Amino acid sequence: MLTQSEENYLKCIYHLSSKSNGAINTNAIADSLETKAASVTDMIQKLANKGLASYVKYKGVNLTNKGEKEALKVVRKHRLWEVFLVKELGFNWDKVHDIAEQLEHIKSTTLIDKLDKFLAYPKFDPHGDPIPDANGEIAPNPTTTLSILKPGDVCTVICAKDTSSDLLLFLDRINISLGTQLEVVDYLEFDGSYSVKVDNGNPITLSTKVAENIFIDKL
Amino acid sequence: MLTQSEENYLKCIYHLSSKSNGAINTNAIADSLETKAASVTDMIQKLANKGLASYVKYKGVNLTNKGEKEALKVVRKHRLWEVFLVKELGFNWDKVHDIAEQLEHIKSTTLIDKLDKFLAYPKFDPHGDPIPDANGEIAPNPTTTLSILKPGDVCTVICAKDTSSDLLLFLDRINISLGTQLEVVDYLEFDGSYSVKVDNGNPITLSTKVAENIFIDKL
DNA sequence: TATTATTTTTAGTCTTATCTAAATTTATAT
DNA sequence: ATATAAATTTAGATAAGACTAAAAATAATA
Repeated sequence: MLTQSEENYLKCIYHLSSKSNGAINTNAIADSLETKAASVTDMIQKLANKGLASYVKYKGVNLTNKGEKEALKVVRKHRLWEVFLVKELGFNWDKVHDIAEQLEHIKSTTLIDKLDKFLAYPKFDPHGDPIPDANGEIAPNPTTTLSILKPGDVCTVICAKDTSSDLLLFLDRINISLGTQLEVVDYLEFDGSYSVKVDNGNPITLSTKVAENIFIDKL
Repeated sequence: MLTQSEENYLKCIYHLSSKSNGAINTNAIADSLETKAASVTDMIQKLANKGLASYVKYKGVNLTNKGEKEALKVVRKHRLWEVFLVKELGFNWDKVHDIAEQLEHIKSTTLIDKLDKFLAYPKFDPHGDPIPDANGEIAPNPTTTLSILKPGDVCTVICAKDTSSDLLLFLDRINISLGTQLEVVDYLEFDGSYSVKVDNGNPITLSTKVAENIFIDKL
């Protein structure tokens, strides 16, 4: 059984690994977890002893298959809880991270699988990051944006392209969030703007730039 | 900010206090938490120093108002999560305790208040124990049982009188659980049995004894 | 290449929450 | 009332996870 701290380190190394290639160095982990390099050294040695990481002194650390599997379980839990918090409890996209950081450590495979089912097996979290399934499989990143749709097309929103932008705030204001259904009513050649019904409400206008930054699932 | 361990001690002392009067002794807490008396002494001294408990050496411990307030917050969280697990995720009554033991320590007042709202402010958990509201107020224990109803009366199920019995298993089998709607169709003088529609389905028969052990809210 | 700067690791300390064993207090029984 | 039993507390130890300061290894630079 992994401790909360071990899980946090595994998740951190997993995230850093997916951003760069090669071994992850001590300081990067320390920065990311807001801890000190000495603490990191201690922990990665522990993880290596447990067969969760491969570690070469002074060279850095990588997850083993076993370690990556555990990291993915934590990521899965984190993102499913985020979906729950946003879609079911009505939290905003930008307010759920800290709570999900806690919920991701609840121990119960049954719980998380039932939660997954309850949420109808979402593929992406409210920030647009993919949710590993029960086997650790991750859906490919979404590629389809609102801007490819034609009048009459209907879709659901997966996420925004740029997670940390004003766009999220704008979308919040016009009530567009994860899972929102959109219908393209009209496309105006003149300025490239889209007329879109949000959840079958009155049509609103979205610019090309906005449309190009909303990932969608075409229905 | 309380640690997980402090919260567990507070909750334990709260529960023991509600079962007996006078100060709670060290061994009772140790038994309940499956720890050793020496550990309990350490912790209750710590709680006393924080103003959460009043403690007299060799005499036992009681919660202060402040301590009871904190304990009630934990109890509230525990029981709300139990409702969520049973009503929303489809867990059985008897399988939720261990998971709720973990969830009760998630730190976020907003979260728990949103969860409360999401669950439509339940007054009792799946075991029939009352859920403190956001101010720590507890509803009085239910007193009305199914056996006082007349044909035509409709009610919802609050809980079973005897929590740790075969009755729960029986009720599970006939799909009666927290919040289930019942309608009394007929009462048979001959053997005191009730004919009852469960969620507007086909009528089934319940004995007097069963009817006397189901707490209900009359509608 | 030699020297300095940076990174990483080691060694030793601290805190929290445990534990065991011993000492002390309270309760029980002759 | 006094000896014995039971309960409780103290003292000291341990483990996890963090820290600081110092040592060692690697990287960068003159």
